[in-house]
Amino acid sequence: MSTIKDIAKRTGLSTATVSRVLNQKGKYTQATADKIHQAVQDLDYKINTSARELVTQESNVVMVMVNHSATNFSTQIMQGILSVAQQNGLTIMVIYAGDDAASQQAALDTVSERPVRALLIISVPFTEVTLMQLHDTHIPYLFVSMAYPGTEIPFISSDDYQIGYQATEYLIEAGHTKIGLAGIDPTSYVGEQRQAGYLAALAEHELAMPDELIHTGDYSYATGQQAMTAYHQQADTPTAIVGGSDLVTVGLLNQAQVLGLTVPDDLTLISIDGTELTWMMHPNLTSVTQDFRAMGEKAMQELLDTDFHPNALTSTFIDFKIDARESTEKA
Amino acid sequence: MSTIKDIAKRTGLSTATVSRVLNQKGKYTQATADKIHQAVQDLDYKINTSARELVTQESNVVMVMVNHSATNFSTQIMQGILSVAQQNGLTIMVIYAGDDAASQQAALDTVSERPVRALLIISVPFTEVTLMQLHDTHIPYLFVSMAYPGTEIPFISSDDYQIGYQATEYLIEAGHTKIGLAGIDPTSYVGEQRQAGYLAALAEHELAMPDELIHTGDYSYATGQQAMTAYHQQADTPTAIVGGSDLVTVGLLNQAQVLGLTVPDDLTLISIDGTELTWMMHPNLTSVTQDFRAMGEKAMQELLDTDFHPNALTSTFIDFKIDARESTEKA
DNA sequence: TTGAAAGCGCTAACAA
DNA sequence: TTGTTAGCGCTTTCAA
Repeated sequence: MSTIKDIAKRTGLSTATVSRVLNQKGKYTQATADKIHQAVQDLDYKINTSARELVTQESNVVMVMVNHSATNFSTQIMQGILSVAQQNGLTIMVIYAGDDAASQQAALDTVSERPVRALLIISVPFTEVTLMQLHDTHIPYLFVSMAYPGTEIPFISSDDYQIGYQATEYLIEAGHTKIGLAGIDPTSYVGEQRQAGYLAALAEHELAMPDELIHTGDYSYATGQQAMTAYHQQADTPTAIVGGSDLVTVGLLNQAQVLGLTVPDDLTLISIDGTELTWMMHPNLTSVTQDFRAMGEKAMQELLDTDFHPNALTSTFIDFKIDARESTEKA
Repeated sequence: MSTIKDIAKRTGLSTATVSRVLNQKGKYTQATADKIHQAVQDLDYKINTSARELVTQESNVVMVMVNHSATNFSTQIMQGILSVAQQNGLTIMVIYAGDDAASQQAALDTVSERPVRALLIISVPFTEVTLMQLHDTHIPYLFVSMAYPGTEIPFISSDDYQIGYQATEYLIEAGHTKIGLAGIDPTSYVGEQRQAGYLAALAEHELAMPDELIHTGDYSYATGQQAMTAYHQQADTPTAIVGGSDLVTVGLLNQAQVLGLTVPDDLTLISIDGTELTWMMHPNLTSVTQDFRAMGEKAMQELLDTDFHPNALTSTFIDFKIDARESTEKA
């Protein structure tokens, strides 16, 4: 591996000048620049990032912390992040963490061992303790696809309250009065918000909200199936259900069919997420569609726009839309 | 940020001793170790990775190059990679590349700028030129989920020839004689292999193989739909089709239903991949199921087992299995 | 516009 | 068992 010294030697210049030209800093003539670039070609010179990071104490690395149980939508978020990062010469490092403090701390330690530019956190539910530790690293960070309401912690996410609210509102406007909510985890931020939105919509229309209209879960397919079975067995069966995720809604749909129910004739379904699943199913699933890629892009762009100044970071809700499909069509 | 010097000062020891203890190299007493660990705690010392990498010229970073158009299965491969990496104290960096030489070269340049331990390449079709450049970096590399048959290039992947062969064989054994193959890209390694396996199975049973039994594509849902429409319009319609991916097969299935065909009564379908899609559809799709997570795990494990020695790297086919589901059930 | 030289934090001979 | 010291490749004053 050739170094800056080799370039200096070959061109008869000093390492300082080589460094200046390579970083386009300070003054130099076009002639020297040309000579240096030529030598770089000839020697196939590659910068030693470790050395540069050591002296400058900074890097072009953005770390992304992803939840262990990454789902298909985090892929989309990652794609958004990576495309903007790549366009701006930033390198992405990925590190996994779970819901527990220990794994989050371990991840934070790894992050602290390098001069990372910023940290993007996708769906990792930091606890109060790890949140403090995160703060203490002094690394600019941004939560993606989740948020800490009532705090100053910056995030890029959908407005999950509005998602819950509008999904429910959509069903109410279609004439439903007994509306279920299935598969969300009410202890997670996202679930809590969606549920709050759902309840607000019901309250606004003075609709009854018996406990049994809500069957919580973990956003999984199995959760959807179980919820459907439970709804079917209970006295007061809803005529429409908000599925907490696409997987949940597919679980609801399939289990409904097992139970002999037809969608949308016997049961109306609206899903939250709007991944490709929604239009591959029969019937197609109406969904509150989130723009996950935009979330990733916006997150990176926000870092870039604020030049990685932590205090300048602004929280943003990414727009979602409702895609009407067959699962809510009037019979 | 405290450094090794601060630790030395605080403990009254030298930086060399601190380094030894921290890296568990050389000799030292338990007492000094304790003192040092205490100081590390007190000062919240974090190693400066850049400095270490600069002097050792090596790191614990494994780079993963992923195709731009990452699909859901690369998520599973990544999960496998990350879990093994994390268990062994390795950090993963991700970089995207496409099918073109330019993007691959750019990615390789980025890789060359750090002392990475190894490079894992998921579904990025290197050209002859970029393959040479890859070789010239002298970084240990391993292709995942693809291969270069007839070369020494190491890979971890399914045996796509066998996948094509056995999927077809499965349909032949079920009594089919007119079997289609849809949605694969025959110019890709994976597609070429699957097609070769498919053709071999047909040939072995002396079945006719008119061109119109094969409708190529790009493994996408749309490709499946288009293929189905084409099959339906032609004189010699197959009674069974091998879908080149889960998405293709779902496209085939949905389009078949649009065309008034019932699966499996009018048409038998077998899918390649076996992601969750296969059991969420109605009817469930029989599939040749690949173990993508195992692929990722094995790839990392192989690097570990060979201690990152490029020449010791061995290629492995990961087992796949056939999951019989409704789409191939006898009527 | 260019060069000399110091130093980033760490590791690894070599010496004690 | 521990310390001294040189140096990894780069950037950045300061001086020329």
